[in-house]
Amino acid sequence: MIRQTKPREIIIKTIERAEGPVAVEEIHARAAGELPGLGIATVYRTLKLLLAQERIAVVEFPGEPPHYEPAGRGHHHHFRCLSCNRWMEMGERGCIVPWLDGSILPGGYLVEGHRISLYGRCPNCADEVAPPG
Amino acid sequence: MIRQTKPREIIIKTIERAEGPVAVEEIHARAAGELPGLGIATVYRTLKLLLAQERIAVVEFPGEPPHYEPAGRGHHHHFRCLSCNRWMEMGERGCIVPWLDGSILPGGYLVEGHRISLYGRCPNCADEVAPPG
DNA sequence: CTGATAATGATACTACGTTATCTGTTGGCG
DNA sequence: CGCCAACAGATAACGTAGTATCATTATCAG
Repeated sequence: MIRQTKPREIIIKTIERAEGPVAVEEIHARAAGELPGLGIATVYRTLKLLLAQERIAVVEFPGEPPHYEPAGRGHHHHFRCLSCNRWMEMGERGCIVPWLDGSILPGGYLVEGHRISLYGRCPNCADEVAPPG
Repeated sequence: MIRQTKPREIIIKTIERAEGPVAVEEIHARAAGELPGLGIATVYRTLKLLLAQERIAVVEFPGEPPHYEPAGRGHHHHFRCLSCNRWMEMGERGCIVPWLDGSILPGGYLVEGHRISLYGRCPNCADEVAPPG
């Protein structure tokens, strides 16, 4: 029987509230802010449980440890702010190339899926450099 | 003084001949085909050297170990064949979104760079399923 | 050809992300 | 409430990619 506990509650809330996919260490740090003493093993155990329940999904980025985001958010891409170093989710509307999957590229490459990662400045950090107006 | 040796010669040729970025184990396996007994440490050492000389570049893919490709090939993207499981280079002409960098996305995200990975069937493997004609 | 030494292969070691183990705690049914 | 399996935190152990070490081999200037 699976119990509802405070650590679990806080860990899943942390992932749901996040601006995008978060790594284990980040989840631990943020959740520990609400529950001091939270152990890293509990974070790993809870992630495993939530994955098995398909409440969260893994997202891998080049050269980085696995990140986690809530499951069921449909097709979307990610944006990494080079100032605050956070991954953010770009909504389904944000897909740059909705026509891509299913097309055949010059040379005969049949595209069945794609992953796009954008790098730049998020609205917050861009404002700091060049304020609007 | 840096010497020219058979292992080094074979390792760099392996990378240059490859159809796309290759991982350490793959480099080792292919090079050992030409030079039996080649040690994995030599592959790591040589990669380090070639990187320092900027003759090769690292390419990271989500959830995979680092891959290596010859340096100086300009802006391009990669295609992973889901049949033969190889990463292939899509030439500069193959960039799906040449206008992307520098643009500002809805919401105020300033794009400074992008990484696109395509997944599907390469011409060879697609032919096996659905021959032309 | 020869010697100095860079490079090699084998392998022990390190670093680090993740998992298993242990002991004390706690949620929730009876 | 009281029990007890599920769960928690602490930490040792693990797997693996990459590095350091070392005795041996090979390159190449003289």
